[in-house]
Amino acid sequence: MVACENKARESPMPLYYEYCHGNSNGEVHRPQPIVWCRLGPVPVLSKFPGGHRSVIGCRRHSAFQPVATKSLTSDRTRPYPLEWRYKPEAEENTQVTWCCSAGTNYRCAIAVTGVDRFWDLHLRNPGRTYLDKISQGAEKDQEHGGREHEDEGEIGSGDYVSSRDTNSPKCDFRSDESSTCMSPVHESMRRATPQYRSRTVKSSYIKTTCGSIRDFPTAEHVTENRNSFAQNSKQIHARPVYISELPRSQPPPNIHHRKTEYNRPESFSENESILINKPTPLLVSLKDDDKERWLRSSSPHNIAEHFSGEHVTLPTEDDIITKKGGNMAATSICFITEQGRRTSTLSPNTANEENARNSPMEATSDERTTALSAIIDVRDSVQDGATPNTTVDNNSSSNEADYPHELRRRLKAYGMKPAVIARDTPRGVSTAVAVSATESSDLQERTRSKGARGRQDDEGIFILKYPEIGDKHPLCEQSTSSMLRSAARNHTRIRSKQTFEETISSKEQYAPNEYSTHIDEEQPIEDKGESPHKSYQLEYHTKIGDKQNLLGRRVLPHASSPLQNNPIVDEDIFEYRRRDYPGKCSRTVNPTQIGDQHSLEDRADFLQNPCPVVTHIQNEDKRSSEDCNTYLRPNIPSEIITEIGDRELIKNEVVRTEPSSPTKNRTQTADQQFTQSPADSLHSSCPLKEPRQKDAQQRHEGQNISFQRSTVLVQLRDWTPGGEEVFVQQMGAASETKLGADAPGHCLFSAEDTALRSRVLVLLWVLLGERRLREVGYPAEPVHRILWRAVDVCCSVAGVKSAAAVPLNADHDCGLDMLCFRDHTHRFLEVCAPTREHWKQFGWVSLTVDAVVRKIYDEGGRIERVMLWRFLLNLLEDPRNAPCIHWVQRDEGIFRILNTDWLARLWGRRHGNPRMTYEKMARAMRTYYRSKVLQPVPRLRNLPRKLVYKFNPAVIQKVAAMKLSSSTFSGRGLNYNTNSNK
DNA sequence: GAGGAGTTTCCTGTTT
DNA sequence: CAAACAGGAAACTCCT
Repeated sequence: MVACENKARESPMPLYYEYCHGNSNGEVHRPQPIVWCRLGPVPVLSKFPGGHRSVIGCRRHSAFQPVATKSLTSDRTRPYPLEWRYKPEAEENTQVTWCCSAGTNYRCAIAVTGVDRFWDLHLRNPGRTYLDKISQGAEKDQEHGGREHEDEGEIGSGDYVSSRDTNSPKCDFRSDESSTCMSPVHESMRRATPQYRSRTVKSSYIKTTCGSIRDFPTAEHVTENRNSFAQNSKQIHARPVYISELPRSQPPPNIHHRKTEYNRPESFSENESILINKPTPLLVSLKDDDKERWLRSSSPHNIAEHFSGEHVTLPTEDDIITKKGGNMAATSICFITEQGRRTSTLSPNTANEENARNSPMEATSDERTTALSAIIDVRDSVQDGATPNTTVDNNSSSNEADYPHELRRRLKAYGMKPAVIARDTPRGVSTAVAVSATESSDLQERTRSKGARGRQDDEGIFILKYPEIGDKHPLCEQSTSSMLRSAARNHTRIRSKQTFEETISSKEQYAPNEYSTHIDEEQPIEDKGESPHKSYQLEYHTKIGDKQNLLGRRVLPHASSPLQNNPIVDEDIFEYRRRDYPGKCSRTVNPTQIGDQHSLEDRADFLQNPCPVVTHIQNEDKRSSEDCNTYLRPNIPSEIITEIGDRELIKNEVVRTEPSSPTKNRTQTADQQFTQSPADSLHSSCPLKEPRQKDAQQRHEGQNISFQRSTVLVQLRDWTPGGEEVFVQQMGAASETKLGADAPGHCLFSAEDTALRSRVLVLLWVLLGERRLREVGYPAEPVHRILWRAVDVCCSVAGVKSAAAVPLNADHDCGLDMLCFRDHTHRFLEVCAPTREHWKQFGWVSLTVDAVVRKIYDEGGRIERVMLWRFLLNLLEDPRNAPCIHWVQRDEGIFRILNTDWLARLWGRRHGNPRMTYEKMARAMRTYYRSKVLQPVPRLRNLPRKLVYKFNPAVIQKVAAMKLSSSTFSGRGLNYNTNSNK
């Protein structure tokens, strides 16, 4: 042991490592002493003030696994460790000793041998020492003006509380000589690895047990009540137990994700259950207050997150439950699954103080309405009209006869009547169905008072109550029944100016077998000879394909396309928006609105599938691609496809024959053989996941060799229909206009930016075609403008919201903002959905959109890395980002984040990291507390506690001063700590 | 290549 | 109940 300790002092990690994995000779020197481990948290008896609630917890790497997390408030006599079970991987001969004693509070220790992960068990036992230190700390606090406990001798994070001098009855772990209640091995490891010490000792137990340190009983209180404590004390000495003697149970599957073990209920019957196997949007309609929350948090509203692939019983109204926890109240739907009763919460993050105070708990009417809508959605989305115990009601009243079959059934089941809501937006009429009981009654009241059947509110929303057959909605001259159908199918979706029938008929010309115009007929889905699940799947895929189809046709002109005569750049759209919606332009494409969720889902799906091809429209795409090739490149031989295929073959061959050669060399070898293909030469280098050093080297080479403006122009010329003559003519026109601003001589853009813009222009040219490109402004407009218009129009046509980093509006201009430019490129590739052939032609097979954009930009120009706090400041300074992040009190540096997903995505794109999440970004932000770049937010009225941060005003002032002096300020090394103020 | 700064990733635990 | 928050630890990236 001494040798081990000496070795440990020489190098911090080997002992720890060898203990786990053995040394380099494969020898494992594992001492096998009785190791006193810490197990925690420790329950505290409820006789302490406040009736403290304790939770048994254990790190999941430990050998032990709690049966359940439970409160011990009312269970004062049970030595809780007896309820612990052991993970299957724990060795059979593991010896366990329980030793529990109760004094002023329970103490528990556990001795384990043969379990190598024992350090994950820890016991925080405050005992007397803690109480003493509390009082000492209080005295010191008074001396130091209430400073936080940070140093040794005070209780604080990272501190360790000894139980040696506790005055409790016999406690076996006192026999350990170590003042820290550790075995010698533990102690040596603790000294050897500082991390180990800090990992082992945490004060979290104290907070867990008592709610807060403040609530912990004072020493005076303990002294006063010592007698009563002593009466309730008892000592428990358990004999050593072997794991093989203890009850073992198979842990539930996915233990990491399910905190609770579920038992299959006896009453559960698969015959009466439904299989949830796809995303299920829970909410039919959202109130304004809920929208933001919903968009910030998609998972709680997605039942598939919880129950994917499981059989669950259909919930009913009785399954809406409200739970109270602490000062929180949450309304949930209880599902009976194969594994037991499980709940899906609908009102996350809602501190319903009123409910929390009042007992018994009941959901508010709004929550109940939301839950009802969610249940309806679940039933509806699983399968239309084919749920168990569902009978088709053929005797419906006449004014309901035209409603979709399932919609009518579920509305009737819950005693609701629908209201058709239409909203006139610049992009067309948005329709939705409201089935909210509250909304209906409220609406009924209003309409009755006005003596009308509908109303138009201040925001232009027109709600038509209880529509009947043949009604025409006043806003769009569309039949209400048709709108009901479309809204019921899509829940809440934006429709274009086309009527629903027109949309369907236009789609049918491309995929006649995949769309049905007869959903309003009173035919159960089963009559079509398809299983309910299959029919849903078809519909579901059709929705995705819908977007792909629409976009594909729009951007890829097709001879028989009805959209051929409908230019994708509809100036009317812009004019209409500017004229009728001044100041509201951004709202129509605000990513925080409903509908963006769908595009986000699509995007996620898109990103997960490197080659964005939807199988069932593959043939259509191929045909269009061929047409596009003919249209775009009449002079380019068709062998290009073969070349690429050969190139891929050769690449693969090289990989097979030269497994040891560096990837870079392989790539270059293959690429160098086929540089004649414009698409290939354009994007031939830079494998996706090379080390950054290699990337940097390639970038360096690329700047010298490949991406001179002349080279790109030659490529563009080669791709220009009509050949060089037409190209020269076009570029001449362009150089006389704003495109000329890209030329190096004008010094507006750097050479790298210029090359990048040209590269993106080529991309646009190939994917849109010349005619479309002209319609979006080529050659008169600068590239960033063309790109923006292309994105905007594609979003508009598809009826999706823009998820671009910068909100699109009529006045938007990327200008010199290369990040904005990059983001639009990203969005363009997402929305315009190039075909598989395009993907092949560019050599992007197996690349995601993120990778493609990175590829384009890394080769063309680099974006300066920026630090997170600077990035946030930049966003804050631009009022266009207000829907995402904005100042609350600029002078104080207080700002608020509104859309975490969006912000994280922005940050991720800024650093080229598509895996960025808000959680990670927030972690990086929290590191700024240490350097005092961010400060704790003062608790103010009307200021939310979450998603509100505060910059150090000194940072803002420094940045402002730097701007005034026009000097550069990278921000590196910034530290506003009082100890190291730079 | 070493080392520092900053960030990312993963984790456990607490608060809202 | 889940999102947000807090922070330890270590890996990673970029830069000097």
